[in-house]
This record gives sequence, C-alpha cells and structure tokens, in this order.
Amino acid sequence: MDWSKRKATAQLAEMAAGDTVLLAGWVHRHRHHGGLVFFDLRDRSGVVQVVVHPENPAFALAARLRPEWVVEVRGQIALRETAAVNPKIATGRIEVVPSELAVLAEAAPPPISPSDEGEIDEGLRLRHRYLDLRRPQMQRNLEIRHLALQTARRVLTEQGFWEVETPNLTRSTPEGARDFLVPSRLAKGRFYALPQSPQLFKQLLMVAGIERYFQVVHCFRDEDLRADRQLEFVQIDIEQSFVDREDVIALAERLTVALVREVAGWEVPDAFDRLTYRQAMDRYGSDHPDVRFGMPIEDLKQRAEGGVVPFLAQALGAGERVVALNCPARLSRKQVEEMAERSGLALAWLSVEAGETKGSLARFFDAKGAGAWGVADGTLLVGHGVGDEFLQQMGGLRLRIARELGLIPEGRHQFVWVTDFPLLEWNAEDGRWQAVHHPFTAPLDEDAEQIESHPAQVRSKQYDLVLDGNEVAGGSIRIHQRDVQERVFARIGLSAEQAAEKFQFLLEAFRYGAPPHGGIAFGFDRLVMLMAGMPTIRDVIAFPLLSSGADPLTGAPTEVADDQLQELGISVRPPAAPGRPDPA
RNA sequence: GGAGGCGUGGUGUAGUUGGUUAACAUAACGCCCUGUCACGGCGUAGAUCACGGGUUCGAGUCCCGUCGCCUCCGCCA
Repeated sequence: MDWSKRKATAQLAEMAAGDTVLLAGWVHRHRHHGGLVFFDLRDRSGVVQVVVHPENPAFALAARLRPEWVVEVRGQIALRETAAVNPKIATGRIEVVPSELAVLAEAAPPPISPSDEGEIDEGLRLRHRYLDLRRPQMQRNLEIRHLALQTARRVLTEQGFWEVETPNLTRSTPEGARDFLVPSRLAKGRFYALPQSPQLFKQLLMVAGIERYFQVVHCFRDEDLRADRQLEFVQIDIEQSFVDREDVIALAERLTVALVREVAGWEVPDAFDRLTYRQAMDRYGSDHPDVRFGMPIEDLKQRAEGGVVPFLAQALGAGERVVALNCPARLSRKQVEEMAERSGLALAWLSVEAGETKGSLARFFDAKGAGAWGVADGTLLVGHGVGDEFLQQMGGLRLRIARELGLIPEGRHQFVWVTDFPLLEWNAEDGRWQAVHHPFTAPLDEDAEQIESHPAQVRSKQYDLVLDGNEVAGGSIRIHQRDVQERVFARIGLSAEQAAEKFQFLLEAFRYGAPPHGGIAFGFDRLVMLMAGMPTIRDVIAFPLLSSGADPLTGAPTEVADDQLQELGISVRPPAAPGRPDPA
C-alpha cells in the first residue's frame, strides 16, 4: 500500500470539486438513511463527511460501518449544495464521494466514545487512554504541549542555551521531598534516587563552563498527588552563569511571553508586575496570589484603634493584626458562617441593607458608621490573628469568595513575579531552620550579615512566577561563595562535616572556580494546563497517574517476582493487615 | 494522616417522606428511512443499584464499616 498520497481531512477544505483524494482514519459518526449513507471520517486533523449513494459499489460496505472502524477512502471531492453546507465544521463546504472504500480494521464498541464530549469517569478514561486520546480536545491538548516544547527549545536556543541531559539514576539528597529509590543490583543494599530536580547537576554544569544550560526534564517527587501535581512531572530547567536576578527574570519573561503569545494566543505585556513576598502575603494572603481580581486584604489597624469595636481594639492591643475583605456582594449569615468554618477563621461581619446594619458587628455601627469602614453594597468580613498563617487563611477565604461569586474574569490571564522570599523558615516539627527554596539560594546582599542574628529577617534572591494564582516557575540566584554557603549550611543545622558528606561533590567543585550563577525552572505541565484551559495537568499528559498514584492502563505499581527481588537483595515486609498492629 | 463529594445497564444520569416489574438519554442488536451532520422512527436485549453488615413487614433510598474515584488540608527544598 502506498500511503504517500494520503491527505489529512483538514487539507480538503481548500481543494476543488472533482479532485481525487486518498484518506484514511476512523469512522467518527455514522448516519444511515436506508437509501443513503453518510459517515464522518476522523483523523488527527479533523473530520470530513463521506457520502455514499445506493448506486455506489461501496454502498453495501458503507452501510455496515460502525464507529471507530479504521477505513481507507479513495474518492472525489464534491461541493455540497448550499442548503447542505455545514458551517460548524471546517470541511463543511465539501464532502467526499468514494470510488473505493476499504475496512483496515474493525473495532469493538468502545467503552468510552471519542465522539462524545461529556464527562467520563477518570479511572475509565485512563484505563482506555488510547480511546480518550482520540477525542479532539485531548489531541488539541497534546498539540499545544508539542508546540510549547518546540517554542521553548527554539527561544532558548536563539538565546545561546545548550540543551544538556542529566542522569535519572542519581544520589539521594537530604532536604526536599521524599525520594523515589531505585535499588542497585551491582551494589546490593544501595540505592539510586530519581531526581527531584537536576539542581545540583545544573550548578555543576555552570562550574563546567557551559554558561547557558536548559533541559526538558522529568522530575520525581514521592508526595501525595493533586489536580496540579503528579509523581512524575516535567520541568523546563534553565541555568545561566554571570547573571543576577534581573537577567534571569528578563530571560524568563522573554520565554514566557513567546510561549503564551505563540501557543495560546494570549495578549500579555512584555514584562510582568512584581510583588515582594511580604506584599503578596499582606495583600493576598498567598505567595502565589491570583491578581486577576481585586478584593485585597485590607489592614484595619487605623479604624480598629478607635475602639468602636472593643474586641478588635483588644486584639490590636494583644499584638494581633485586624484585617478585612470587602466582599462586593451582600452575604447571608449562613454564607458567612460556612465560609468562616471552611477557612478556619473566626469572622466578624457587617453589611448594610435598606439603611439597617446587619451582621455580627451591626450593634457597633449605624449605616453611616459602617460607610466610614468602607461598607457599601457588600459585606465587610473582619478577621484578626497573628502571622502569615493567619493571612493565608484570609487568602483562602478571598479565593473562596471569588469563586463562589464569580469574581474571577474568564479568559483573562495575568502573570506576576513574587520576589524577596524569606531565605529560611522555622520548622517547628524538627525544631530547626530550613531553606524556603533550597540551601543553595543566595541571600540578598544587604541581608546576608543577619543569617546568624536574625534568620527570619533574611530575604533571598528567590523569584517565583505566578500565573492566575498558580506557581508556574521558580528559581534563584545561587550562592557561589564558599563562606556564605557554609554559613547557610550551619544555620540549617548542617555541620561542615555533614555538609561535606552530603554535598561534597558540589562543594569540591566550587573550590575550582565557580562563576556567579542562577536559574529558574518552569512547571511545564502546569503551564500547558493553563494555556489549554484544562482543570488538571492529567489532561495535558498523555499517560498520567490517578491521584492514588496508580495507572489503570498498565496496572502499575505491581508486585514483582521473588527472583527479581532476590537479585536486588531486597525482601518485602507484607503490609500490616487492617486493624492489626504492624508485626514489626 | 485528616475533611468533603461521588459510586445505579457498556457510557452519562433520574429515582420524592423507605412501598409493586428500578426510569431516561446514549451506545449495542434487528427492522424501516435518499441530504443527514448530536440524523430520525419502531422494536429487542442489557443492572446481584461498588462491596459487606445492620435497622425494618419492606432498603437504590436510613445507619455502620470497607473499597474505589475526584477535590481540598497536611505534605510538595
């Protein structure tokens, strides 16, 4: 069979009546009128209608066709009569009259239909992913992913970056997420780890003088899955030498703008707005704020100081913050109580209806007084508490209200940088300081001297790129001075000996002339998800895992044969029976 | 580890305060149909209502437990 003449159905829209074409694809829908048969032939590019009249030798076979059969059609393009033109499909102006029709493969009735648009159970979709991926929406998603990959490679190559691959079988490192371990057969009892990111290798590449590196790289983190998190995910990983923060940000903007303009067709500015971590927390209660809508967290310190509401003045006196969300809609008591509970907040509230104040604060205010606190047609939701954790609860409330009231504009997309993250955070569970980003992140020059004296005050050269409330990229300028690196290690409780043992290869490399360097990594699946307008990254990954970590298509993860384990020197302890204590 | 939602023919759903033979759409099968494009018409078949236990004269419906899927919190340098 010579397929070289085969046309894609989408090409047919431009062809002239009478042209002979060879097509092949799947029967999408089949319409049998007794004396006349229509079927839609689907390939990757779209669909085209094939019409078979009773005098056509192919008629008997055409009448027998069923959905998802694979067929080959040789035939002529015919213009449809005006009344028969279908403006809803790209090839709706024409149809194909077959001179030859052949069935290349019959198909059993599919458990999920590629021609249906409705919701289907996700487990079933993944069980039959090859059918799910036949759906035009899923094919568009994979095409968007492909275009994004090619655009990223092109833009970075234009900017002088080399794509360098780094190993998947590497060493387990402390800090960060749980590692996936791979047992070594050659060295029984020892394990490789799959990389959580190529962080250390890309820094070594900078020491190696590569200067500009990128990689489309699979990363592995053994944590619980979410709509935007898989055990295995893809980063566009970038690192540059002889740069400071502004250089990396400018490069990331250049790449991001090219991606969303070319692939998604969005209109975005050449450079993005910025917030410091402090501003993001204070205004939005999040380090990845959705800035597509307003309703910022307002500080009520000045108003509450007046003592109009005694318990708020008391809270201030006790060193708490008093803040509010000015919700643009009048909420019922029930709504407020429900939102307060789901946000874990004790909320006071105030609204004005027909000149009467309503809500738990109503007794402290008349309508005029409420107006002075900013209450108009909506509801003022007041909370008080301490620290970023409290602000995050308010931020969660802000998002909940926005979703419920539909305040988030559809079809609008907004990037924002978050900078000046804290370098360190206190881990109460382990009773020690730990790196917010990773231990190689450089402190701001002006804050570095406080690493020992005021660790919580030290800001870092970390920057995160946020799109519509999703963290889509994050990076930092790295420490390239040995003494600073040692001070950070010491602060997070790694002695010189421990640091030497765990990161010896990096520290040793740094002895031989490390250039100043920094980089950024894009969460590629997430970015594609947002560009494709999908609710989960599973929709832009060809073969994702369920949120249980299982793959219903292959059955992974599975048990393995005893001799496989033996060869690796591994014995498996059976999981504890339900309701019984672990025998170990 | 925790919270919530869901689980009914192949698929997607309905099923009232517990009350005959579990309904509808679609897919499947058969017959009819010459301009449909989510084709249409008539008919046939297809469900131990996720699983286990309980309450009750009687459970798809109420209660308890288990499992699975989804979402969120924890977790994710």
